[in-house]
Amino acid sequence: MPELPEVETTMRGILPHLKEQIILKIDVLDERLRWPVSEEIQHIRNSPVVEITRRAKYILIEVADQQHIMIHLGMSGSLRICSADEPLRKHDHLVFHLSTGLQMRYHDPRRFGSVLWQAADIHQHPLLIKLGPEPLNDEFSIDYFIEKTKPRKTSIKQHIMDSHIVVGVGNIYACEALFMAGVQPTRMASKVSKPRLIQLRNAIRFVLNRSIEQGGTTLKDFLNSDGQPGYFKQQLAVYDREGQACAKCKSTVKRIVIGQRSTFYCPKCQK
DNA sequence: ATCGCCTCCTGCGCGC
DNA sequence: TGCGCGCAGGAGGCGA
Repeated sequence: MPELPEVETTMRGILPHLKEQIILKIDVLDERLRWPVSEEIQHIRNSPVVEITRRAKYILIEVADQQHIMIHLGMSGSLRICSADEPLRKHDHLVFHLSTGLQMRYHDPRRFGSVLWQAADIHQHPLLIKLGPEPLNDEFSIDYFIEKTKPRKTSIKQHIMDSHIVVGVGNIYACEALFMAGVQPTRMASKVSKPRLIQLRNAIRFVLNRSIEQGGTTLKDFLNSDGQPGYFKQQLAVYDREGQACAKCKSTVKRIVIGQRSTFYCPKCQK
């Protein structure tokens, strides 16, 4: 389940294989992703890759003439660099043929992800234009976070997972950041005290940074672009630890549902 | 404007 | 051992 650190890790993994190389051709083996893969994607055939960046959980591949490919990994997507003679796997939906002779394969069993083509002005794309700041940028400042949180009546957990407020905080990292900041996930956003909000904003950055440093989590089947797992899972303090002892106070980690999502927290440490 | 619910899809783990 | 069921989850979209 790619969250922001997995997407960042994937982006860094494919970067050296793609940058300044030419995408010779693209095989679309199954166009049925979240949005159907458009024929327009063939516009980038024989184009050199200029740059690869990330916005929220979208990987943005810029090719010649400011064209872009936007890739979202959804729930179960991954990108893998491999040699051309490696057999295709079930759920390999797109194959990008590179001028190095290697291939980049988009694999996504649940097909919640997307591969989109955009001519220019990538940041004007409807999927990107309304997004809040990147959590690791200065724009996600303490003052910004406090201002945005003040009027919100939703739970603090749903608030920090709202991409209009800040992007890239998925279910796992929301749980972990709330635990680290000592904030109960069900608490109404507007009622979280200023010092707690400051701690929470810093905790979001801390857990994301730490996970990126370690190459993403390895829940379920995440593998980075070299096929190696990440090493974050052993550091999860509350996520998927229902019934286990809290690492801080030894009381029992609870599981509840907020907005259809499993939510794990320590009732004693998080108020 | 804001909030909360529904939806897409497949693999996995559970109970029997 | 096999079957069937329910759950998991990112995030857009929509109705209230």
